Amino acid sequence: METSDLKKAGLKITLPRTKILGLLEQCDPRHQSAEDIYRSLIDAGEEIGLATVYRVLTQFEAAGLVNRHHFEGGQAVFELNHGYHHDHLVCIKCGKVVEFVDSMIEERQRQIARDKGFEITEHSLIIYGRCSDPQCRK
Amino acid sequence: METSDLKKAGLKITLPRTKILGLLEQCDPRHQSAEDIYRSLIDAGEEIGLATVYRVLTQFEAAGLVNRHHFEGGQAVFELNHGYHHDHLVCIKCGKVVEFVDSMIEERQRQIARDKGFEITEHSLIIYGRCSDPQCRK
DNA sequence: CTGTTAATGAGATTCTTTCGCATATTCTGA
DNA sequence: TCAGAATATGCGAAAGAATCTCATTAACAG
Repeated sequence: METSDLKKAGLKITLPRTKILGLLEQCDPRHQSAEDIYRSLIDAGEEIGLATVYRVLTQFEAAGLVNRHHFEGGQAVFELNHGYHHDHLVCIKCGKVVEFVDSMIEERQRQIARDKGFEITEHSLIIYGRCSDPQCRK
Repeated sequence: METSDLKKAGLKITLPRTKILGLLEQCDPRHQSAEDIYRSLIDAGEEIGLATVYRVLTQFEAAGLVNRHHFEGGQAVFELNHGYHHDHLVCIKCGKVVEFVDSMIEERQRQIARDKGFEITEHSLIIYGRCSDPQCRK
């Protein structure tokens, strides 16, 4: 992901946008809430407003640079768009997120939409459960 | 769905609970928000508080009488639990909701969770699109 | 460099949902 | 049937997430 992608999206290359993009790239937790990003930047001594973080993320989403997901837990999370569509497995204990793609599920979805007379625009498949960590299994 | 189900759930049979259950049963729009339910009851001349509607729906959910879904659009929607699990197709234009079940998708999900070491607790699959209504297609 | 245009930060605001508490209702068992 | 204990209710306040307003600041084209 480059700052040139911002230009392509018709967005000026500003400090807040660069910083947020940078944070999203060093994807340790690949899925972060606006609040998470805001906190990270504040803790790193940056001067930024929460409203700006929300604004920028929304613009990034509109530009297709970022995806927004509503997992359980109130806040939306954002992840850098790395090109290919995928769904999510979310651990209800530790919050770990695993991405997956399954062409059979994708195909069945198209089939179902066709059967019901729907023209798909998007979909959201989230599987919740406990991950393999022993801490999450009791 | 019977008031006796309330008893089984350890809930007293009160007027608000009966009214809300009644509204959920005459499922014209099977999926209603707490606000929708509140409005319907107020418009019908009932005396009820919005907080009560939320409280009751949350209790119904805990008792397994009702399912809560977070479709796009801010408010959660609730539907009477009619026994079998299903997923949803939602029209982004008119809001129409169609339920579906697909055993192949269900099976693939179990398989994926197994592969990734997850123990599924639940899942949410929502397909968004335009329904067959001409109004929704332009 | 400088002017125009777009972006930012701070706080106020909206919207959904939950909480706290005084009052009212249900239900148990006498 | 009725009184008392236990629960539920309604109201307003409050919390939490996201958006809006607007005066100030920063970006970039020329």
